[in-house]
Amino acid sequence: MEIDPLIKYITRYVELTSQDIVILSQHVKIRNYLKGQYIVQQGDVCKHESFMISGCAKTSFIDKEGDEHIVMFAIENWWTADLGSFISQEPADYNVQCLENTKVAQFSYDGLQLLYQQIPQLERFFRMIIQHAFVASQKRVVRNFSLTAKERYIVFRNQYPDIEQRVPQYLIASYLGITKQFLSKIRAELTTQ
Amino acid sequence: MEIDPLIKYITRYVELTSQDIVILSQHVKIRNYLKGQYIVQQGDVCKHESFMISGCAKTSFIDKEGDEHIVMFAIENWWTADLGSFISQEPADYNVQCLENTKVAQFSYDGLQLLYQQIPQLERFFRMIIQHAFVASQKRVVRNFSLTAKERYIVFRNQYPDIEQRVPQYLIASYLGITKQFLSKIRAELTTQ
DNA sequence: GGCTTTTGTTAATCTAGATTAACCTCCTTT
DNA sequence: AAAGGAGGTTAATCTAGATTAACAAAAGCC
Repeated sequence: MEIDPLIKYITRYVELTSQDIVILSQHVKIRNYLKGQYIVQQGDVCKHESFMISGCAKTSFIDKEGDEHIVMFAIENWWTADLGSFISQEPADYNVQCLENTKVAQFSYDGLQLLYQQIPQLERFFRMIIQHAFVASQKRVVRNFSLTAKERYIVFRNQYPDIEQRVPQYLIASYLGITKQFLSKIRAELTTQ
Repeated sequence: MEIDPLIKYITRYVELTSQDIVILSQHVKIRNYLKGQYIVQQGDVCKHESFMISGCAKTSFIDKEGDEHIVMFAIENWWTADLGSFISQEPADYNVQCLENTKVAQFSYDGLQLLYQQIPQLERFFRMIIQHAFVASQKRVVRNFSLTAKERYIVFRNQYPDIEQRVPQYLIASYLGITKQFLSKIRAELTTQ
C-alpha cells in the first residue's frame, strides 16, 4: 500500500489496530508533485500536513528585500507544512517547494480533527513528533548563536549527510544563514587539510 | 487554590471536569524558588515540567568558551523546563535559573505519564501548547537570519514588553544574540529619535 | 555537437557587530 | 560614608562574514 511508510512511521511511536489503519487511510490522501511545484505557497492558507513518502522539499521564506531564507528541508519520513498557518488556518509565512519529484501522504485540517477523535493515540503521536521538532528548533537557535558558520556547516553535514548530497549548496548556505560564496570558502578550507 | 492559575490556563484549551481537576492536583506539586536558585541545572536530568505561577526565570546555555546564551525567558503563565532532557530523561543542555522569587506548579515525568492516561485531553492540551512553542521557535530562527540586531530588538520589545521591564539588559542582549555593548548602542540610537 | 541555465569558485572590498577597556551609575552591605 | 558589586554607557579597534563582480564547470535542452 502507498501509505505503508506512514503507518510504519506512526507505529514506531504508538500502536494502531487494523481498524485504526482503515480509518486512517480513509482520511489520508496520497499526492504527487513534480520538481519545482509548491506544496504550500507563502500567503495561501496551508491546507495540509504532509508526510514525505519520497522526494525532497525545502521550506523557505522570502523577506522584504526579496531574499530567500531556508527554514528547513524535508526528505523521506519527514513532515512538512507551514504548521503555524495549518493550526490557525491563516495565510502561510513560508513556501514549501519540491526540489525533486515528490510523493506525500496528506492530512487535511478537518480530516485530522476527525482522526484525533476516532484514533486518540494520534493525539499522543503528534505530541511526541512536535516535541522533538521543538527541541531540534531550539537547539538550532542555540547553535546559531554559539557556533561559527564553519562549525554549523560541520554539524549540518554530520547530522544530515543524506540531505547534503541531494540539495544544491546555495540552499544549504541559506539554511546555515550565510552566503553561497562564504560556504564555498569554508568548503575550500575544509578540503585543504 | 494555588494551582488555580494552572487550571485556568489549561481550560483555555481543553475542558476539565471537577473530577479531572482533583486528579490533576494530586499529581502537580507547588514549589517555591528564591531569586538565583536553579529549577534545572545543565548536566542534571530535568525531572519536571514547570508552569510559572509567579516570578521570572531564564533558560540558558553555557558554551565551551564559558559564555552564556539565553534560550528563553519565562514569566507568569509560561512553561519552563529543558524539554529535550525531560522527554528523554537524559542530562540537560540548559540551565533554568530564577531571576526573581518564583512559584511554579510542577509535573514529574511519571506523574505526567499517569495523567495522560487518566485525563486524555491533557495529551491534546500539551500537543497544542507545544505546537505553538515550535512555531514561535521557528519564527525566531527566521528572524535571526532575516533581520538586523536593531530590528530584532524592536520585535522583542513589542512582543514581550513585560519581560523587557523585568530583566536586565545584558540578558536581553544575550537572548538577541548580541553583546550588551551593542544593545546599549542600539538603545542610544533609538532614543535620539 | 553547441548554447543557455543552473551551480559553484575565487578574490577585492566593505560593514554589522565583537572585543577591549575605561568609566559611570545605583544599590547593598558594613 | 566607604567600599564593593551589579548593571549600563561610550569609544577605539578588530574580524567574521556580506557584497560585488568575474569566471568556471555542470547540466539540461535544441
